[in-house]
Amino acid sequence: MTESADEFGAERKRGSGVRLVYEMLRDEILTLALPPGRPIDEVNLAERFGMSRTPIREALVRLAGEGLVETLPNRSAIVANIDFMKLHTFFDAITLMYRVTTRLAAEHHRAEDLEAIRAHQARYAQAVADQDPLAMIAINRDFHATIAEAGRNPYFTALTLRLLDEGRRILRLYYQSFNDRLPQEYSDEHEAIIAAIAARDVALADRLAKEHADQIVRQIKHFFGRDLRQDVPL
Amino acid sequence: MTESADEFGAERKRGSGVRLVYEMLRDEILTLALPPGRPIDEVNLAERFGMSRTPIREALVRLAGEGLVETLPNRSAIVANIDFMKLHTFFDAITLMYRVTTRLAAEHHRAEDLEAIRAHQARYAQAVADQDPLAMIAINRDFHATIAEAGRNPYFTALTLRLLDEGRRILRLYYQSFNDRLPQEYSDEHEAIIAAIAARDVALADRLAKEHADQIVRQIKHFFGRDLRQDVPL
DNA sequence: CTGCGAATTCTTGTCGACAAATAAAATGCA
DNA sequence: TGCATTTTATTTGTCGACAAGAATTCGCAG
Repeated sequence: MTESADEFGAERKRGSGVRLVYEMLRDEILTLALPPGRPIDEVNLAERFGMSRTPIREALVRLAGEGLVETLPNRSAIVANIDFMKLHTFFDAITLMYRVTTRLAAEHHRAEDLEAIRAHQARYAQAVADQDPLAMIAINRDFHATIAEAGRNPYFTALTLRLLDEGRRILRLYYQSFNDRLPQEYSDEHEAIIAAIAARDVALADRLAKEHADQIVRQIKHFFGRDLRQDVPL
Repeated sequence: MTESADEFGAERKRGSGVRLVYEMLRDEILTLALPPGRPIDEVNLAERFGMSRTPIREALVRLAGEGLVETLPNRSAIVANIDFMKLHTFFDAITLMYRVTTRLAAEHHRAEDLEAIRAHQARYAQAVADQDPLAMIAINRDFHATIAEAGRNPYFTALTLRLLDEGRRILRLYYQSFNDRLPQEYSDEHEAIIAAIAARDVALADRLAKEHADQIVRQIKHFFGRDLRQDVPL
């Protein structure tokens, strides 16, 4: 093991430790750097981040609240598993939230929201051109997250963000297998959605969002439908 | 102040402390025993529950994750405020979730789900007969929570539960003013919803759920619309 | 060699204490 | 008396340590 006890600066500001651990763990979970089911050792993390177990523990509690880690009493916490049996509930939920948030964005967006959305789409198109699946996954999440926030309903936004994060893990599995397919289609659909929002065409935004979601769900279903028969994932 | 340092049994099982504090604080927040904006002192709670600050802190972090308390860095945590300016987003969200979860319940419920739902409704009718608003609020929450669980989509269930909890606080304000009005109507609507679920009539379940939500929203809007002009709530 | 039980190791849950940051009080000055 | 500044006090964030519970290892008998 490498001697990396002091991976981060010696002195941090008071209160910044938890956020650091939280964000880093969260990112490692969502990128599958920490695979589902992997045990999370507190003292291990404490040494790695050069701090006590207390802030690590707080970060884990927050992650558990978002469903990204599962805690068993008196036993090690583990990275939340992806329940493939309940994947259809995820598809239902994200389809509905895509529709609702895009509708609301068409209704309530302001000029600066559109700017932010277009900026994400530009980065997305670039990632497609670069054939960079990891960047596409992350930017796709930001794209829809910004649309959700433009809808200005914190309850819908919160659920959408949670679903988008969960989706990052699922998409990641998808692209690990089909890492050559590059969905130019998605980029075009994004452009159409932006146009509908800008035109404040609620009905069109709804329809495009549903088609966009259906498109993604169809591809993932096709992928898993083929693979699940061969070997059962963890 | 009463000498109640040992409010609970001397020895508790390892790991049960956080749940105790979490559930008790949560209940006090939702019943407005702890009013919105009230500061939450950690050492105070530690003395009251006869334990260290560590488990209290963990409970507070969990409650903050659910949006029931707000934490400011290096400052006391406070009971989450009710943002009356954004009440319409709450109405939109709960209306949609009522519809979605009731639809799904009509599709996916099992025999035991209906039993549980009917049991809640019986208790609700009893609370109406007893003119017990507090019981009505709590049972109404359980009624819709059970329907949501019968829909078997954990994402929708989670958001619905969060909205129902937030709704408890809002309804509580409502009944504190109109504590004589007893909504027999709601009880009838509940019966109709149960019938639609039992008949697996998805379209009817959707329509009834929407009407039920609209009914509640209309009454609360009427209540707040009148009062907000007179005195601005905290 | 194998299955069962006891001892050990390892990890978590909780505690008390200390330091940083903020709030409150006291002091000085105009 | 009013305001700015210093001092005190209160409250949170973090730490190291200890004990309870679970996992593992070890020993022993069959």
